[in-house]
Amino acid sequence: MVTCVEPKRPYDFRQMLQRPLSRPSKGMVINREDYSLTKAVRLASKVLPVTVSAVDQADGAILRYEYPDGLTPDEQEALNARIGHMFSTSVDLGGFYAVMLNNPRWSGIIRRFYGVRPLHDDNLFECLIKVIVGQQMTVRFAATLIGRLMDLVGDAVTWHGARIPAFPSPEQVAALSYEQLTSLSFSRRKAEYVIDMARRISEGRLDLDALWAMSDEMVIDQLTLLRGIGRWTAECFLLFGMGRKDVMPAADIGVQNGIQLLFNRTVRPGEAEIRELAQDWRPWRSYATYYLWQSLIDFA
DNA sequence: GGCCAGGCTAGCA
DNA sequence: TGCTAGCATGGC
Repeated sequence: MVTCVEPKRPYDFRQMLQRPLSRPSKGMVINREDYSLTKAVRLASKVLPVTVSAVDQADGAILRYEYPDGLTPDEQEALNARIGHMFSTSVDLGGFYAVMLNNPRWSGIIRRFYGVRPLHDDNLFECLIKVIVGQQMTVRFAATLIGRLMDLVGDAVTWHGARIPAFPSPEQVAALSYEQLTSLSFSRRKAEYVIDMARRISEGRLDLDALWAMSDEMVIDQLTLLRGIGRWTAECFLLFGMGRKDVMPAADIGVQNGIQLLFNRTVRPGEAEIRELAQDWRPWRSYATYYLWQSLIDFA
């Protein structure tokens, strides 16, 4: 089956793929020939391969996604919503650009990444685990660890003759032992964070979907009560998982490097100063963050 | 070999 | 409340 949607303009799918291209990961297959992205999406209990690409039309890009036949109407609707969320199709960037172009420092970066939107994770569990694994690690090594986790557990689907691995479910991760992860070069502590979190979720002691109804600050308050989640992790979860628009992980080393570069500073700015600066970027701080990260790809 | 990486916890004043 | 050592590993 094929479905096409027309994202809000401007929409630059090709540039949006630059981040995943610069840090290849096991769960996301990108074809450099036609700039398509294939991923196994968890839909309720199903694992569904989906290939997404952009068709360039004279009046703007059309997002096209292909998936297996036989979905129920409910599943179809859920998939449409999921794709819209993952690829930020309905966000109106006009507000963001209006705010940022008040600051001449941003005009170059905005022009350069015009039409770029965040790519969000398929589901909240996947996002949370990825962010935890990514704490205090190079992005590349974090992707290696996630890949090893997916080799160890997780379903895979066959799609057009290729094997597409899926990120494991909470139950699958919950069934692991700490030793299984430390043998993959997870630190002992991180193995505990990841498995304990999965157990908390699979046993019903943590309901990630309940977070959808909460404000950003409430989500941060709730999640940082849990061992292994600090403010940075909660903020990245809001940004990459929930798609919240006004989050600034000011303690992030990448954000700090990006601002140092953009503002031409000799010293890397600290968290407090960045939170102060970012007041001007409300209510689009997530997008400012994302563009800062995007600007660092060349230096990776 | 040293330093850094899209930090967090526990322990201490 | 605020500060810091220790964690653990790969990559440059």
